[in-house]
Amino acid sequence: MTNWSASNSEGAMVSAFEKLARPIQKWVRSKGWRELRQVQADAVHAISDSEADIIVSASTAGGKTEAAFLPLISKVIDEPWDGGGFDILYLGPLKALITDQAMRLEDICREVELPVIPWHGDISSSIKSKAVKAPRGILLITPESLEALFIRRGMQIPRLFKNTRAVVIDELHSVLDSERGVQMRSLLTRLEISVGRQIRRIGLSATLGNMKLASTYLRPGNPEQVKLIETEGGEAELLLQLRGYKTGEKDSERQAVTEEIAAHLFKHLRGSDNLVFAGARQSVEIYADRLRQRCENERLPQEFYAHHASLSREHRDFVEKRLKDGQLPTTAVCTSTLELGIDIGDVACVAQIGAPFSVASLRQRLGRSGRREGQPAILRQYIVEAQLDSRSGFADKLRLGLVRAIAMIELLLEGWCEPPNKAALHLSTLVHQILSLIAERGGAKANRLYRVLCQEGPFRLVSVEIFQDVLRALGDPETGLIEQAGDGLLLLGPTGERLVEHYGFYAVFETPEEFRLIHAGRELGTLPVDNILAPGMLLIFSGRRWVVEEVHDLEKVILVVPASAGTPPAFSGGDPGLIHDVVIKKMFDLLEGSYEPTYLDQTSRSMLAEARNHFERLGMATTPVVYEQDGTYAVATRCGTVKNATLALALGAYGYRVTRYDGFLTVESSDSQPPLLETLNEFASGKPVDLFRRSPNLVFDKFHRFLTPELLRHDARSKRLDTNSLEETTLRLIGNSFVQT
DNA sequence: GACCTGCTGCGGTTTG
Repeated sequence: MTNWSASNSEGAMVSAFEKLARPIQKWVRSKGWRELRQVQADAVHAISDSEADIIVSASTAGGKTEAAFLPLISKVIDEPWDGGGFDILYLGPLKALITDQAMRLEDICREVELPVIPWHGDISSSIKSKAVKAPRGILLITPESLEALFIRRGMQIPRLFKNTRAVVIDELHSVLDSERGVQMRSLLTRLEISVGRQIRRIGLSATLGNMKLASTYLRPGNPEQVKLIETEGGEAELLLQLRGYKTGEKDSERQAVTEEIAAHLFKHLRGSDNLVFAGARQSVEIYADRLRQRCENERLPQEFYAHHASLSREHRDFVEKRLKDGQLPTTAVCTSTLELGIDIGDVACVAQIGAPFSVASLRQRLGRSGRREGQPAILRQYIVEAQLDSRSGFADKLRLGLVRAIAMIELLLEGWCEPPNKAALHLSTLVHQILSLIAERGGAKANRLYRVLCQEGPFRLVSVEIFQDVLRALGDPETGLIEQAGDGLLLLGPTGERLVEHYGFYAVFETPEEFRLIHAGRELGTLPVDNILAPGMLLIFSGRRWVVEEVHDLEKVILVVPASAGTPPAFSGGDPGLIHDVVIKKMFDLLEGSYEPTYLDQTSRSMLAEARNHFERLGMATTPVVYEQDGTYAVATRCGTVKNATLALALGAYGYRVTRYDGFLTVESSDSQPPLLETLNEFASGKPVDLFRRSPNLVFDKFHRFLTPELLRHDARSKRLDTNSLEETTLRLIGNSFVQT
């Protein structure tokens, strides 16, 4: 038999294995495991010996699920409680993940007769009503379905969860700072208030950038008490290459470069499983088309497939299955759809086309490769930059795409990644939770709403004044979301009723209306309605070429048949990404330094040299504001997106025309504006600026349309802008000497 | 200057 030694570094006398319930020990043995992994053993001790909140942080396929559930299920078996209710609650961000995890848990629970209940939109209502009638076992649910439980069966929440011992939050890193994460934390607070006690929280996550902040997200009131369990080291060897390409402005020149990159991918990826992250859905379609064409031309079996959110579930399942099976070589050209979530097995290589938006996501993507013992992780980064001529723009000359890609890789190698931003108000989601909380109880007093959501829940930055303004906006007869009864009880108004009753209410994020694309009765996927399509038009979609046959406007359906040519459609633009200050700082280190990464190819190395030359010629290392030509200045702000946008908006309020780049602005001024340096000097002296003077668009999130302009400005200031940074940024730009003039 | 994620109850029909 195996040697099950005590694996706790503190020298626990009892081994982790011995702390597991008998049937669970039997299950572990039946798996043929030689020993528990370090995270698993640590988690067994932590969960068995205390009631502490815990974060288990380990790479994909590191055994986190077992680390949390083996001891939790053991507790349910060894210390049974009477009275019914779900024993363990699991929250997962994806339906596919819930299905996957339910299968793994069912395997563990088979011998112990503990029900495992997956619960999301695709689960039949009969299974759900059965589970509600006799609740026990492990409930695996999405945040949206839990939201629906609160709204539809609010009164039953205490009965369902009175005996729940723990809530396991999977993929914690993916919900840290998002609207969806705030919703989840609000629901967990409401759950605890509903059952009248704290429920232990266990977060599972890939490596997090900042464990302290993650603890604050897991248990806001008491982050110091959160136990952290991390894997040390064990990182696979990393093989890296960055290839640079130059293109002219003509379509033919761009296509030639696309062809070159496709040829390189084809040569190196064919015959194995790989992921190509192409950045945007349109670009996914283009590269999938080029790669498939190569297979056809060489009469080889097809192994390149497109994968993004607009493609049909059926097609996506097919691609995922092919990757997971490992039988036939498969390369998925994808967006972030394949960045996290379900296990698709190990891939040989990860390719990234264009600079990524965050180090965190680059790290997550790379984690898909090199997971097998002794296998290196491989990253192939492709960057396309412009051919320079006399008319070349600022960003082209500084090669900002290339420099950002290098900065991201360097930070990845240093082990850094973006921490979550914790300062936002999240007013859109606050509106959602106010309506949901009123619906849960059929009515609520204002002070209770404030206590539950803002004092005990996640909206702690919302002051009483702002909260009252939000209630007033919702109660405005024009809006009609809520109304006040004689005794001060807040109820849903007619509009509020309708909104909450519709199933589209449960999610806190918005999705645009789309056409369904159909060929021979089968749905290929969906396209945003802003594409203008008419019969006869050619299209590339799902990596293949089509011609439009019929457009049914009312049903939002487009019928297509195969064609021999096509162009990729436009997909709606999303939110611009927020590049972190640290990434920009790294970009400037690269521009000012002479370090040459060994992973650059010849073209990218010469382009980095061009960027450094131009930066030096501009003199921006010492003079952050330089005159370019025709009334245009270049400004090296050295700031990430938020601070850069703040300065851009401030200058815009004074009438300057401003263009934003990573770490830079260009500013056009005419005679009607004061000299730029004078304006910067005013900002630096702390003179208040009305950032919203030119009424920029502030409606970004699902429930923003119910808020007043003033509340929208508060929300924007808390997340997209940093008003306090203006003085500091501009002081750095003009230098101390200038202040005295 | 981008991507991703989610969804109830009820009425109708079919089947055992």
